[in-house]
Amino acid sequence: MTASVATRAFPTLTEADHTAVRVELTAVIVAVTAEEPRVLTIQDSQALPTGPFTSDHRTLQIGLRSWVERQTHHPLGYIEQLYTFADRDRMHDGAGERLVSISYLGLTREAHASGERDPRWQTWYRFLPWEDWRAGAPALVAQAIAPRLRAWATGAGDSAMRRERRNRVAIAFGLSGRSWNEELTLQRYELLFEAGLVPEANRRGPVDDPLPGALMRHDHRRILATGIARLRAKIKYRPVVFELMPESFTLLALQRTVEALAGRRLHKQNFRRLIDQQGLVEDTGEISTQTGGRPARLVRFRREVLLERAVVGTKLPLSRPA
Amino acid sequence: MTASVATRAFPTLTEADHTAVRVELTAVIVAVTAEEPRVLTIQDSQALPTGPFTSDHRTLQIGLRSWVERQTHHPLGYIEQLYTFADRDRMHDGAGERLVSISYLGLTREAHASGERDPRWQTWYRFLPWEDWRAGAPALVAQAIAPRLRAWATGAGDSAMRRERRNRVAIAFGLSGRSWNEELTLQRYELLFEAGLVPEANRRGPVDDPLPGALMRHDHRRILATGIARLRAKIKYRPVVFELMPESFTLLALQRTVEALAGRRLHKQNFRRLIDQQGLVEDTGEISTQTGGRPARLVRFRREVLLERAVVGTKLPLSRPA
DNA sequence: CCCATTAATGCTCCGAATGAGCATATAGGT
DNA sequence: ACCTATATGCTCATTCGGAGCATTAATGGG
Repeated sequence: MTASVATRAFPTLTEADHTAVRVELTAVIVAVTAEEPRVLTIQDSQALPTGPFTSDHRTLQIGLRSWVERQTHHPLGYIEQLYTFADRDRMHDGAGERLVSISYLGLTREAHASGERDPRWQTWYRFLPWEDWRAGAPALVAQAIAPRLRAWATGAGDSAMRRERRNRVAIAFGLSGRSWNEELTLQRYELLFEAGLVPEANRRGPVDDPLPGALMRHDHRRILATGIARLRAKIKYRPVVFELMPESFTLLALQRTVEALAGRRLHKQNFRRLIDQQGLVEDTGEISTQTGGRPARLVRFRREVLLERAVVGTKLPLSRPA
Repeated sequence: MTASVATRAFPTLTEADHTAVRVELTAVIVAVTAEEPRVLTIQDSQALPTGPFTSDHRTLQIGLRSWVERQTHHPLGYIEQLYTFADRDRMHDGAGERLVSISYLGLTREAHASGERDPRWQTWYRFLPWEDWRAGAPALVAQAIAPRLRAWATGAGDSAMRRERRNRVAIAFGLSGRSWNEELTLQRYELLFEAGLVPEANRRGPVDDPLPGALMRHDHRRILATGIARLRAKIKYRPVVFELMPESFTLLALQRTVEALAGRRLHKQNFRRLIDQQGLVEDTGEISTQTGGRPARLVRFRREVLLERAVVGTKLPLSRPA
């Protein structure tokens, strides 16, 4: 062994040779309205809200929270750091300065958005249409994505890589008898990127016949995919859905909200059983007749559970592929 | 509503008002040797390997990987971004410049470390001794931590806060009849920090009678706790343990490695059942007589499973509190 | 050689969690 | 009085995970 890890890999802590880089914050702010998962966008729906890293607050999280709450007058119930991107691909100019982007996921309830930068709430499936399986498998997957990804896999150099690609495609999109896994949103996006099926993949000139799905600038679709994946995983073991609900709601409304996020249907009775067992909600005593059929109880979230437990298992009773 | 989220919260994307900040990388590099989980440290075991962000590689991850591999000649099987810290508390000087630290978790096998910055492998329980429950509940928890945290909880202002603190303490440390949850490493550290039981909590002067546990500079103990928590969660659903194992090994050796990381004992038969069911290993045909009793089969990791599945459930058959 | 010790392995039991689906209850509309 | 749509209660079968008994196969001493 000629050199140690620490000697060269991590030169010197105190040396002042840190390259100056620009740091920005990018937020994936989510609400669910009318059974649709929505995300706050700016610039003609082509970008996620982004700002320079110049918070005067003690922590990033506190700063982001107070920002949003001051502006929307809605408490941002939940904030979580997503990922920090610092790839060279993210550079806008050809200069040596690099851009670091720290992304956050925030949950809130939709409020009217207006202002100079054209803020708008958009259904997130507008950007990633293949992610919505609530009405069954989208035709888009079978008709456009699957054949083109198979072609991409078959076009690989050696047979080992062909096999690997076919495997990744099958897993990510639930092909070859596998079932759809809604949590693989990021893997799916990255696969489409790698296969050159999304325009972002090619910096020079347009991609031929790109897939449906509205574009965003820079790597904001990737950041959105990261946020969706994280949220879809999180709702299964932490009671974060309630941050998206009004004070009181029916169990069906709660289920529809989860379904909107997960992009798939749930088994109603089992969903209720789970919510009951966990003691996540309590009766308000009121009843809603807005549902069309038998009136539903209105319930509210029992905030106490946040104290009572460590990791609450709000596991989803997902239906088997219909 | 007077202003939108986007208008003020995220001023202008193209404005050149990004504050210049320093960005550094901090690595939690883990190996398991002689049934002990070890972490690579520098500076007399008082810091994690840290370097400026000046990679000439395309991505942070690729850069970190090639760094470590070039130096150790061991493949870093697994690398994952942990968290980005940018709190004002992290500033070293009083100036306006802020420090952003992007932390990574890396898994490898231990190699000899030597060099100027005094690299050493250290048992991670040296820094967080209350995290090792392999020999049952550490006396430290019952004798020092529990009473002092209870006192801290009781000393809170109003009764609501007292109740909340008591709850957090009970959950994090498995008190009041609750069971120990090894994944809450970060919450435990943060609780001790908040209660002022670790010296890092107080920047002015020493804390009275700090808990046992070696210190690290800056917030490196927090970063280590973040890494441990992430790893303890990850081994349950992804086959990452194998990155820490030699080519061939016995099932008991594998179990001891998992136990070292999780800080608790597992049920042997159920552990084997799980590994079998998942098809994670295959026989090498060889046998080890080094174990003292009946000779054990030597097995190797079936790398194919990484391709075969999306999220492999390497769930741990954890024993109930003995 | 017999026996105690130490592991490796094979199996069984049980209870909790989960996926599915039947049956009944209660509204509004025709 | 039906029909439709939703709410809600319950049962059933399967799977999974926690525990523990029993057996097998090596080593080291008497």
